[in-house]
Amino acid sequence: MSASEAARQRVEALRREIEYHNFRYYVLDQPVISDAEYDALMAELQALEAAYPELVTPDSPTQRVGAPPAQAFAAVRHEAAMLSLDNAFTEQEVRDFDRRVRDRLEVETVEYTAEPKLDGLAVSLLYEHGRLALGATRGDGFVGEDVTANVKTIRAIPLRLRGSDWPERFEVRGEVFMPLEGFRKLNAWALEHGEKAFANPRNAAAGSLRQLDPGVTAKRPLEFYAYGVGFFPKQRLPETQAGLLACFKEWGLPVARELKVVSGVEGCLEYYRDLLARRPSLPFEADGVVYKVNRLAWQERLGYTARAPRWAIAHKFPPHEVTTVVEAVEVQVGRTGILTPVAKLKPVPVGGVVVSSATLHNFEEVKRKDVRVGDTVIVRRAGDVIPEVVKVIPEKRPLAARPVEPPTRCPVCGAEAVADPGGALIRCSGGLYCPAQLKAALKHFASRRALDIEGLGEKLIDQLLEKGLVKDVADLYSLRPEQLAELERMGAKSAQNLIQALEGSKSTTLARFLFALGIREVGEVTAQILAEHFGSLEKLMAADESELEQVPGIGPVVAKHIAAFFRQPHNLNVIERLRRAGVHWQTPQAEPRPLVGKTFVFTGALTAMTRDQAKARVEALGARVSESVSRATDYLVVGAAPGAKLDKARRLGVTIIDEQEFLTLLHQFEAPGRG
DNA sequence: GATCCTCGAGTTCT
DNA sequence: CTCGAGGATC
Repeated sequence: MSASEAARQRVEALRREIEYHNFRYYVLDQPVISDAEYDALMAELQALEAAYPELVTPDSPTQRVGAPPAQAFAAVRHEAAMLSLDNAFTEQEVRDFDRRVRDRLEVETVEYTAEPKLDGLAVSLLYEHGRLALGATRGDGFVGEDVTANVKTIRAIPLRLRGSDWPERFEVRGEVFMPLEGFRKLNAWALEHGEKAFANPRNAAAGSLRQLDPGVTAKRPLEFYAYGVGFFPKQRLPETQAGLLACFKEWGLPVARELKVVSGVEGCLEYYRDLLARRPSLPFEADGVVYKVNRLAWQERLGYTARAPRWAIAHKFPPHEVTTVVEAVEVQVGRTGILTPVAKLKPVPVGGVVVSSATLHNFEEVKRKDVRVGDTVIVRRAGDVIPEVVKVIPEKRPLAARPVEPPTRCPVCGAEAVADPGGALIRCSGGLYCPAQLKAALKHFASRRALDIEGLGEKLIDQLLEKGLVKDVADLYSLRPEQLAELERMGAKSAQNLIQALEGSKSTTLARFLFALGIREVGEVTAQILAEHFGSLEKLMAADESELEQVPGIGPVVAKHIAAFFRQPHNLNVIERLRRAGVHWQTPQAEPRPLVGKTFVFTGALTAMTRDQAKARVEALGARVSESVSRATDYLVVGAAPGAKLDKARRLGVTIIDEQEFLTLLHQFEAPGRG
């Protein structure tokens, strides 16, 4: 046997092995080797092909990234039109669909396949003699674009099929999509490299597949699943849709893992509810469920309307992104006087809750997005929680829509509104004379992270201010039960509880007290630093600007705000009265602080305690807790379902510990001297 | 002077 | 979560 014959055999064996592992990974979801081992196989194949170029074939796994960039994609006419599906938005619409199917077929119950509808890009793949010959986008359903070079880079798509019982020529229809993990990583990478992030996985998948340079597509975490056929020799079709998909799997084409055969419309709806409940934990973005009549002969009898098959329907999930109308733009006044524009929206359900307002952050942002009253806008819940105006739909702008002008006066107290040095923010200059600022200051003072006065909420603060019972934070401690009894929804018991909570709040820490005062630019972290550095309120109050600037983390701006705060007679008066009312704290005593200088970051959910508790415990040992991972981070503590911080930590080589190791570490340092 | 980290502040709905 | 900007660092 010649050397090149041995090489030829080895090359073929390597290709089969790589294809087998793709099959295990993408089709069976049961990989049997590590990524590193897979990479080693690829490396060996590449080396051999480099040494024996005559052995390279177009369907070798090394040839996934091929052809130089074209100028544009060629048009491809689909042999069978790629129709879209009809949509159902309610259970009733699904029942109607089932009724139409049963009426036409004249049967009692129909079996359906049910599978998630992923938010990606529909493609058609033509296989000839078991080899991928053409990949095309859906386009308008009749003519798409030739994206063969790009789909070849997707490892989930086999370049040659397994086995041999496939038709000589047939067309697979399926969806190219980007799993959420890959999407997040791609966006994190884009942001780090100063590039624009994709708005959602769908856009990312579409943008990646439509790259002129397949080399770019190859780097994108795209996947694929098959859900149907275009051209297919009729005599070779199995009896059912599920049977067809089973064949696909055998041939090495991935199908949806969640695919299920269900009985009747009730089976469909049960499947839908189950998947909807699991939606937040799915590894991909699903926009609904697709039901198809399982029996292919019945599909044929049902046929097509002009637009869509009669034997399938897409049952949509409530959308995360939705359009609505801006009815007004209100201006809110924050604790520090910052004027924040808030869009009042025509109430609309977004991802399960009804949203009626969304922050616009600041007036620069309003200008940038050009949001006007009367505009139709796209709204989504950022991080699936906080509503956000994504953008205006300019085509739907009514002629009467008027631009939003930044206010020149505070809408609450009428004081002059002045631009912050940075320019983006506008502030009310009324200070604590502005009722809105005073109210926010009281709320802040009572908040959990400040003096933690339980039961003193917004409604109560409103009443206290209205009745003139409270004019500043110190007045809170002069409240008497009989005064409280006059208020609405305030019985003897509630009044007693509030007095109790006020009493309890008097025992605090210097850091909390400083934070509660609401000094500009002094948040929780800075308050902690000041408390540690100065040790007592007296020393801090005696410090001048230059002394303050010596403290790490305090610069000229913050120093100025602190010094100015303690020069205000009003503030000195409030502090004096608070202390006389009995607000006090322990002088922090020197405890063993074994973790001084260490920085911790948490990601994911902990089980044994909340993140706040974990934070308090490591801080008690002298460590610092930060929100984001950087080179300065010493430990990343990883809980369940970690976020992007984990990737960053890996990249930076930060020590990563799990919850168990974290607990061990705590015990190790906490145990001695404390029992 | 530019760049990278952090921090502060404000935010929705149940 | 998001934006803006203060502080540290080179």
